[in-house]
Amino acid sequence: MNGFLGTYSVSLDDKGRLNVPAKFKGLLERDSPQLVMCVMDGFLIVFPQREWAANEEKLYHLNAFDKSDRNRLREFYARATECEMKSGKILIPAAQREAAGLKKEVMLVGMSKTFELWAPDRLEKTSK
Amino acid sequence: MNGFLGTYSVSLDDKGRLNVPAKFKGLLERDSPQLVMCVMDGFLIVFPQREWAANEEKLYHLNAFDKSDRNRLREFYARATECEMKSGKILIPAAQREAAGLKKEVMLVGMSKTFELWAPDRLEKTSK
DNA sequence: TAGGATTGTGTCAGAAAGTGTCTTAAAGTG
DNA sequence: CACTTTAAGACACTTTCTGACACAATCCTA
Repeated sequence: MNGFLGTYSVSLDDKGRLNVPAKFKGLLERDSPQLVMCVMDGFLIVFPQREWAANEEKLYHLNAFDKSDRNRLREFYARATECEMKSGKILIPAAQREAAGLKKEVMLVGMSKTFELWAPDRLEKTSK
Repeated sequence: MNGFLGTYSVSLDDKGRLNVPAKFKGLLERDSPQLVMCVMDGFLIVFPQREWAANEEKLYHLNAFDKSDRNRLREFYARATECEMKSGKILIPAAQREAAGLKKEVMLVGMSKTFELWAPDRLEKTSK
């Protein structure tokens, strides 16, 4: 498969889990069900583990004892959370749901190496 | 696992202990429950023992007879304290709680190799 | 140094959050 | 149109978090 492509609408269950669409499921099963979910402004990015690690490497030059470097690191790490596809589902932690304004219906947007999670109304606005 | 990621809100019990979130607990159990906690400006950094040792090495090159080097070392060591995760909890000594302005609610912020402890109001200010 | 106060530690019960699985409905396929 | 796959919802079960309590260790004072 070519990476995550397309837009899907799925609904969260009562505990805030989403059913991964079959097309994405294949990719995650083959590679790894391990994910990192990261809050961006108004939506969530989901990185497969491997992809996250690649991005993280870009931060290695920053000095954890330097105040402004540390602030940048914090911005990056504080917004992230590990999760995993279990039984074909992904639990979106309450804080993340909150940050992205997710209610019942969630839009899943493929972005090749990663995919995004949007509240339908917010996604609509970006395309205008 | 990817290291400490994400932001968690936990509450201190009446003795000033915090319950380590399950995601962090795994990491500390695998590695070691031994920690070093260090006061930075307005918040606390928690180093797993191994990570502390690695950082300490970086300070070896400083000259023990040089006045300003010595001041930097003192600053670093004087504000550190050893502690440990016991029964899944970490006791934050009164002096440290004081220094970071911690009351009931504490924000735990993952920083990959280490994590930070913040009073909620102070953390909010840094992200602005 | 005995007693009392303070601080630190282990454990447990109840509530909340997270997880596995099944049924039914809907959508896709040849 | 018959069959297969996929998504939604429901439910039971498990894990995690909180607050509370009992007890241990330490420190302080008389």
